[in-house]
Amino acid sequence: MGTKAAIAALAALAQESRLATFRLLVQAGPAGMAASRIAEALGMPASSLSFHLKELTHAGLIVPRQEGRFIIYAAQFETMNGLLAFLTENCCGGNPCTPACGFPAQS
Amino acid sequence: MGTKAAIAALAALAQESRLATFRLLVQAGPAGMAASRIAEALGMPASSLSFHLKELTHAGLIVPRQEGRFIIYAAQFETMNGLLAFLTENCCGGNPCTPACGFPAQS
DNA sequence: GTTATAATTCGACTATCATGGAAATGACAA
DNA sequence: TTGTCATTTCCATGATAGTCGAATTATAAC
Repeated sequence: MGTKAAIAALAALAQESRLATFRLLVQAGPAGMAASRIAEALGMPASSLSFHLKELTHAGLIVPRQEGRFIIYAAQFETMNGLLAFLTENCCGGNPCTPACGFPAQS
Repeated sequence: MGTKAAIAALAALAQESRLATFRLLVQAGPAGMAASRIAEALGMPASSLSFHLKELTHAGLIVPRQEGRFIIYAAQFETMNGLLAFLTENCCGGNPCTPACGFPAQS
């Protein structure tokens, strides 16, 4: 993951409605949820949700698939893992970390 | 970490200058860097950097300490780890994940 | 076709953020 | 206390983001 993609992902998550949406989809797992069910669960207008779903999709954090006349959104776990790796990259200049750091070892 | 804190941290990181600053400090490790050195390394005006340092500090991602007439900023690794944990919380509703998820087990 | 429902786009509005020069504050040395 | 350098605050500006009702497009059932 590059800087641009990381910023897109972070910006997508840095918003109350979108973070709630994403976390809902993380909990839903690969099965995902239809847009209407997400709107219902979070109590937000369809148009607002649609706006946020687009942002999350554009950032690669979720993926839509058509199923009948529903569109099901599911979390894209690879992107999330890429982001986590990016944020902890090159911790402490590559030197052995003090316990204060404690990031997991890099791949 | 709660939702509010997570959003503050994500918003702080979702900006080119701040992300660059934070990553620089992650690489610098606990030793940290003076504001002037960061400004020099990233080639940005002191006033702009100061604005961004305040945001990162307010989000708890970095911590300042005075050293002579310098102010040294260092990454706050616990906050970062808290954020990572928050984002992967309750993955797949707590059920055993498919390989597609692959988040580390929760503490 | 016609109708009902799912979802997105449009439009207008408000609010917040990023930028950087100039001035103010803080810390130390002489 | 005077001067210098590090850092922050203040201010004006332009740009971007979030909200939600109304209109539009898409999909499927009848």
